[in-house]
Amino acid sequence: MLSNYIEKNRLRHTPERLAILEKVDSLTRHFTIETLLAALEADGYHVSRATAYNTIALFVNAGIVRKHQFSNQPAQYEKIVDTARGNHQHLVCTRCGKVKEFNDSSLSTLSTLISERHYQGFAPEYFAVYLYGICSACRRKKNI
Amino acid sequence: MLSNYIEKNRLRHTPERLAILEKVDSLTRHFTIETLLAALEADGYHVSRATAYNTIALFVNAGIVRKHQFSNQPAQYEKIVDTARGNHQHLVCTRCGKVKEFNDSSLSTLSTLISERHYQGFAPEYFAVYLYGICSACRRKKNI
DNA sequence: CTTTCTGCAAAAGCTTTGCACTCAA
DNA sequence: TTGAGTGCAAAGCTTTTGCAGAAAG
Repeated sequence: MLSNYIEKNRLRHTPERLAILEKVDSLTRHFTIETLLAALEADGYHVSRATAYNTIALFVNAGIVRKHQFSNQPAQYEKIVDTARGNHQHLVCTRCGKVKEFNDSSLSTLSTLISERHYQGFAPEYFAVYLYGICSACRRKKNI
Repeated sequence: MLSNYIEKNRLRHTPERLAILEKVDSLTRHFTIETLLAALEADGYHVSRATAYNTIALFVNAGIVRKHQFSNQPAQYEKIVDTARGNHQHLVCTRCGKVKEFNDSSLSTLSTLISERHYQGFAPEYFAVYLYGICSACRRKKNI
């Protein structure tokens, strides 16, 4: 919850933070700072790039949003829906860069298991699984 | 193998490609373009940035090197040691950004299994597992 | 000889930063 | 009132690109 986080860290409630929170919440797919700004702009609500970056970073720290970065594309974000921070499985298209979530129960049970182990003094916090390949759309297009 | 790839694609054997190949092969840890260039420079061998980027991209396509990108740090690379392209498990420190390989057999067997499935028309090629947390060094330093 | 590769420097693209102004508390 | 937050533009960094010259085949 954002309010919790804001109060715990003695930050401020601002209209920008609220507007961005609502917009993020309404987005069902992955988004970038650019698409987020465009979506806000489409609502006639202007937010500066700096604020967008700041706010999304804040959301990432608050556990509201997750950040992905593939190759050197712009960072992609998604709101976190599942309760646990882990349990986070993605299909990444190596051709067009699109990211989709998927869930394979055998993976999610294993991931919780693994997270509890320690490797060479490494203290795991969360777990990410990426399955790279060609998405259905790109497969239809055959060779780009 | 590089020679195979070069001949198959009608590319050229150049001293730069050979030098970079040897250097990559000698590096046991993950590296960036910058550390790679520095390492070559330390040997008194100068390669331009453009060539380094080109060559490493070529190596990635040839399956010699794997690329990682976390947050917006510079891309990290590693030579591929295991035969299969998948089976690729990493510990990523959320504090210092360091990446370490690890292997958990239960994971590797599962990953091969998963890679054979299809999800929503998505054709998996390889599999990556990232375990995020705090590395032992950062844990010793406590709070940065 | 032809065509690919290299090197340099400039350009591009995403993200961060500096600074003055605004506004939440 | 005061310090955190915002906006703008400039700066920063990694990576890519354009082009001329070098050299592999």
